[in-house]
Amino acid sequence: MEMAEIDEGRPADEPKLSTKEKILDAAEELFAERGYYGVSIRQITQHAGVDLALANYHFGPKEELFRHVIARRAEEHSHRQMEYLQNAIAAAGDGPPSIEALVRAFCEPIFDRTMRGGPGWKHYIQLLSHTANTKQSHGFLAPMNERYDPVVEAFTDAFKRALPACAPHNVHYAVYFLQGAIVYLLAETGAINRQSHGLVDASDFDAILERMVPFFAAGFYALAGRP
Amino acid sequence: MEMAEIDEGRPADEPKLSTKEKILDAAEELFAERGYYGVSIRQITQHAGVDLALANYHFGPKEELFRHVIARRAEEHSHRQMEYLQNAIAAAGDGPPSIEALVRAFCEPIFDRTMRGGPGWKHYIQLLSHTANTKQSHGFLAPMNERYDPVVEAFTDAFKRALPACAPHNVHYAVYFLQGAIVYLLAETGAINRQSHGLVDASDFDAILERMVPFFAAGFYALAGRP
DNA sequence: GTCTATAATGAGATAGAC
DNA sequence: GTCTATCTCATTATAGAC
Repeated sequence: MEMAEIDEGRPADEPKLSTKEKILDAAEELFAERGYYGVSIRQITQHAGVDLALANYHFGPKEELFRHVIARRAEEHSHRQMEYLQNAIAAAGDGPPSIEALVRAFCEPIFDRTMRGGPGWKHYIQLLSHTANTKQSHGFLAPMNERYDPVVEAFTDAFKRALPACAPHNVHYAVYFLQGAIVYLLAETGAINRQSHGLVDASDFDAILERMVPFFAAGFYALAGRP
Repeated sequence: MEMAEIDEGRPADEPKLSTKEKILDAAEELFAERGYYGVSIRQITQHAGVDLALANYHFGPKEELFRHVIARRAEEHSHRQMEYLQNAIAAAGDGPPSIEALVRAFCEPIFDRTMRGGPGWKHYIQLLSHTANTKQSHGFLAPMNERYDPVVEAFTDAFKRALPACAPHNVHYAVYFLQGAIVYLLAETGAINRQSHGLVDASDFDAILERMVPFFAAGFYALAGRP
């Protein structure tokens, strides 16, 4: 909840992190890498360099710690996604938005944070990918996934306006495919590096984006001409 | 390893499963749903209706049980994927294969098994999706993911022959996007059901496939015209 | 091959001193 | 806010009776 707290005017380049931040950073990294059940509180506090008991003291039980990890960045992230969407819409003036611009606006804030947001954001995005690909059989994951539904729905609405001739359900299919590709790309498993023998680098999201925009835009156009 | 074993001529419709099969079935289902670390041996044996000690007796430690779950179906599945690929190539005669046929051949054996292969196959495919989206920070996942590299590479080669004007690395990007969508679709998280307010059903892979073929074929064509 | 019983370890959580 | 020590419980794994 309260993140910066007192923070008595120390400069931003000072590496002194509060205990809460150290725990959140470590939890974020390890949850992203091995999943919720693959990490213990002991591993988190050890990786953070703090005492075991402090995790429970500051954040309560493990599920609550997980929720705090998500809550720390969720609002800022979804807010920026909406900004990119508004910019893509505004760039088209009074006309319908450009499909290419919408595809780019959907991917770019995520890719940008992964590549240039620092390690914390990179881990957070990977954690998003991990949970987005997980069935919510355990309830505490549900609010996290549902948090991004409004963003997806706003993009879907914009796609519908950009393709008025396209049947609405086909727009949903197309957005579904786009979401899927993004979720998989963000996992950065490295499979594509092996399969392409180095021709494609899973961590070079700039190069990936330049292929995604024409690729998925063409897909949208192809579905627009179908009943 | 030895799956059918003695199997003294009892009919195929008999529901009597061996203890090993009961354990493998339960492990397959629970691993697919909650991941490797999210499931205990106790839950698996309880779900299978057998004694706790039998899991270790038949399969050794937990990681070995996981490997057996994968090994049971991996060869048959990758073999069928290759068959679909060969059929798509053969259908084109002496000419280059059709992009649409290749996209279909890439998706169809997976979707078919998920929808019509019975619950065991459905769980296995979901487990594949889960591990395909997981970084191999724990070594025992690596052989599982690498097992499907030859299949992906064979499809990629066919796509390259179908699009001789396309730069090879762009074919790899396109296959990467296609893989990603498939992995996400197979997870069946239900997010698309919420987001589309019921217009799209995540479990209806027949309807999904009919949109995927034109969508991704158009993407391939779009990338073919780029340097 | 199966089951009971138990060992050995690691887990999440907390009380209480500082 | 921090750390030591501990409680309680669940986990994997196995020994030994049947």
